[in-house]
Amino acid sequence: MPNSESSWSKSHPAERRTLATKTKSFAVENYDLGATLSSGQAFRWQPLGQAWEGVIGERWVRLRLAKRGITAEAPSPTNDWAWLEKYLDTRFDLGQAISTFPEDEPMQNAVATLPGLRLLRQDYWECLASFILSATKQIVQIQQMVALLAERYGKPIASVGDSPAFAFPTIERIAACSEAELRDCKLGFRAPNLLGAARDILDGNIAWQQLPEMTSADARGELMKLRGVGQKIADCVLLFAGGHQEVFPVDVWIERALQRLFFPKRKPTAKRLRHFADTHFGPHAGLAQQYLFHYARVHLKLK
DNA sequence: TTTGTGCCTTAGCT
DNA sequence: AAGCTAAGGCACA
Repeated sequence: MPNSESSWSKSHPAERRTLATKTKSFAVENYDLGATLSSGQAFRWQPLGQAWEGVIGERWVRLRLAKRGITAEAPSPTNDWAWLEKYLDTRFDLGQAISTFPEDEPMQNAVATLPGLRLLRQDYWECLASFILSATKQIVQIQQMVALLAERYGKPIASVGDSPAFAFPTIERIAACSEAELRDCKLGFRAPNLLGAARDILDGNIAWQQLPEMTSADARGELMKLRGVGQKIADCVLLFAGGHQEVFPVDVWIERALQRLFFPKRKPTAKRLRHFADTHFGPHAGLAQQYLFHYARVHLKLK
């Protein structure tokens, strides 16, 4: 039940019977909030004590792990929490998904290492933009670029605490930027790629609006029309924004991890590895990829 | 057709 | 202090 900070909304008849609250609890088991929010899927989360603060769309929110789930705190009372439930995907049946993983040793070890790791369901544009920026950058550097973009070109939004919050800049706002302005946000050679993506989308050069209804293969093809977007970035968007569970992004780390874990003797070609990734991990291959990625970073001395 | 190489920027680490 | 490297992509050989 909602807590003591709740109040009745009287503004609209439709909301009259709904309790508007600043905090909300989601009942969910086996959700490693910290691992999920800091895993490199999303780049807008900051740990603050036991809590995590971030921005989803045009809403600031503070999250923390509770006894039987996750507690969220908003800047002002609201009765609409569907956006957060969708983003965290709290209704996702993690156990069922994990049960579809292959039973080989590397996969089972990876799951055992970080059992509550999950996939977020992000906004297409922010996800696409973030991964265009991710090229040869570490997570902290991506976070820095995203934060700069938001501060300078994002809409100010209400938050709790001393510092203001900013939404991720819209496609229109980024498209209106100059390349120099974007380079000034430390984007480097990624600046023209981000700018080009925004302008191509606005110009209708890809089927942007239809993306959510398209098959993985078709949506991937559309995204890869954008300069600076290859299969890896396209697959990240399909998985993290589109919810295409079977998509398995292959980057340099995963490539090394697959080689070490599954082909320790010989060195398969990139194409062979790609085929293995596409056929071995089943309907939730994207989730499997996340487990393997983190397992590899923690337990393998890669390089 | 497939695979390898240099280049694109920047910042933090060594 | 200069060199190296980083959840990539692309043109070109």
